[in-house]
Amino acid sequence: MYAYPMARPPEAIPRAQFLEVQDRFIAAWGQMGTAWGVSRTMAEVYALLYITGEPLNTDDVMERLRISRGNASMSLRSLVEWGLVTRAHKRGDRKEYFLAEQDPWALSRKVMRERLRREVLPLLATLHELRDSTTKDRAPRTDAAAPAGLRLASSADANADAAHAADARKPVTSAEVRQLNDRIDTLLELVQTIERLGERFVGSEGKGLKLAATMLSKFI
Amino acid sequence: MYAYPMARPPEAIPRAQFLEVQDRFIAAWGQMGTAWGVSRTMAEVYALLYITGEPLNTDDVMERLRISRGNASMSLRSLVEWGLVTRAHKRGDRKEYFLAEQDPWALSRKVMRERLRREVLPLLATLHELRDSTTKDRAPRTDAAAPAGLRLASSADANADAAHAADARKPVTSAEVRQLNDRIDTLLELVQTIERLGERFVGSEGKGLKLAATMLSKFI
DNA sequence: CCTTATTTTCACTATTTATTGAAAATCCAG
DNA sequence: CTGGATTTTCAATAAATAGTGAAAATAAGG
Repeated sequence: MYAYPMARPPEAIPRAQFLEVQDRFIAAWGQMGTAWGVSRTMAEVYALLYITGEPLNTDDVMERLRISRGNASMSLRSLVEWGLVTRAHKRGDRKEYFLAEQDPWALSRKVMRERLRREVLPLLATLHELRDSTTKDRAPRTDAAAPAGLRLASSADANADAAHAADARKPVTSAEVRQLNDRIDTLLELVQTIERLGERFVGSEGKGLKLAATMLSKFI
Repeated sequence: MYAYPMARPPEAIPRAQFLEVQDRFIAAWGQMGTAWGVSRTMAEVYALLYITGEPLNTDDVMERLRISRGNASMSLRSLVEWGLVTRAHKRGDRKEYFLAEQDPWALSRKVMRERLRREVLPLLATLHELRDSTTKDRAPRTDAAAPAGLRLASSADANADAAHAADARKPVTSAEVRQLNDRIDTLLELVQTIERLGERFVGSEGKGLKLAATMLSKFI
């Protein structure tokens, strides 16, 4: 398979040490769970299934991770929903077994897909809605592309007191409305770009991220 | 600045409506806070400063967001630490004012930088350590590149009972150790790629993400 | 069917994380 | 210095989140 280029080849080690390495791996991966938007336990269950490489059943997971049946059941279900783990069966055994996605790029794509769906799309919807809400007829929903350049904060230091006192009650001017919309547009465009990038990555069946990394290393 | 292509131009609106749009924007951005690894409140404070565009002081933030002084102080400090907000002063005013980074690409880069530092680098360190821990002399820290292809779970269905019962106590074989290391290497490579990509983006002073999106749209 | 193995659900509890508010520290003008 | 304005800290508390375990539901074998 893969031979370590300069280190001594691996040798038989005590089982306790083997399990301890697995445990530390599981803990490390679990810590990163929040980074991909799942609970620590869910990440740990994934890590266990991944590092084991074999299908495990609920009891295996409970026992190894010292978590309750309910927790194990919930975590496994979520992982299946995310597409990070698949169900498997063994004949002559009524239990359900679970197997982790082993390809890291497939893993990335699945995580990306869920996060886009759960976090980015709702945000985009809200921003679009807000963007339109100060313009009474339907505004162009189709990629209103504002120039995304950095807009300096127009040193408002001087007129501060004046502004603060004066415009407390009277209606906001159309200039202020425009500025609000511009700011929303600016972030909208950012989120849209992220979304498009993500979709593309999710849609690519190959090693999209890896390719991206390679390419970027040449151009940026 | 930016004229809406087909919608009616913005007009003066009641202040209440204006503030409500701001509030909804703040709420939406706050919800997404966890996605960039900060607390909801921290994200809301940023959103307020961003959408306002003017420097605000702690009392302004407290009042508008209805949060305590302590919370406002902490959130602002964190935002300054992340580089997402800068301190400002007005002459004749002893209070400190805060101004949000307005360029969305600079924003992205700063968020990326912090997340790399806080989440990815520690994980990389741990994975490296684990990777080496079953090989007694120092193993090649330099980009041990395992073939990242998906490794099928070698249908372990058959020998399940045997394995489970048999190897309970005896030492693990070197083949098992190698497999463990391979799995760790595989994820290590994934995380390394992400890290390199992130670093590149952070380092690019220009609109790195935007460029990336454009390029990827051509190649993937 | 009925029995038993297995999984799921969910009210409750534990744990973690966020927020408050008041005291302490700091800062600055006079 | 001193006194008031401002900011920071942090122990206490609140809120949110995660985890448990036993009961209910489901599935499979006889």
